[in-house]
Amino acid sequence: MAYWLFKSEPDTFGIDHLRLRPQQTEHWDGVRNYQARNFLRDEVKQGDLVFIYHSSCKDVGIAGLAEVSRAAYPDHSQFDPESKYFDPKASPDNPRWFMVDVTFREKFKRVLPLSIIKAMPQITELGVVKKGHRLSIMPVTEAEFEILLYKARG
DNA sequence: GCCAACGTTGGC
DNA sequence: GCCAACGTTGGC
Repeated sequence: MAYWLFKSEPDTFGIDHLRLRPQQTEHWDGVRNYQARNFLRDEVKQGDLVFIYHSSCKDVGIAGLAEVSRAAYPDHSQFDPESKYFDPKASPDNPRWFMVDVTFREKFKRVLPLSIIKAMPQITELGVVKKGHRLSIMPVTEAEFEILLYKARG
């Protein structure tokens, strides 16, 4: 099993949106970065655990936990000319972008703030503590995952 | 809103 | 394949 951090903007889609979805499940579409796409397509597996990270908002940090309930399949928004994620170079028999399904597991009582994460001496590999890291899908080591989960649960 | 740190595009 | 220009991300 592997561990991940997915970024989202909670004004658009955050941990509460996921919690309130039917089956508490949603497809994680709109990833349009090749490195993040490769993680989604090749490495994110059913059963993996995912931190939901809130960015570009008042309380930046890790807001909750989800589980991958379906591994990668083509992101249908790339075929939809009405979608802002439309990609004219993609076609159903040659999809370029992928998504997974995630299911709500837990909302932390408080967001674990980025400032706290950065101040944790054990957290050195996580992308969000590194300078200029902009990936929206990033791996988390097992050791760092456990420490962050413990801290996030208070 | 600013701006650093990226990623992408396209002319050559 | 190089690289300048441009666009985007995301913390602050």
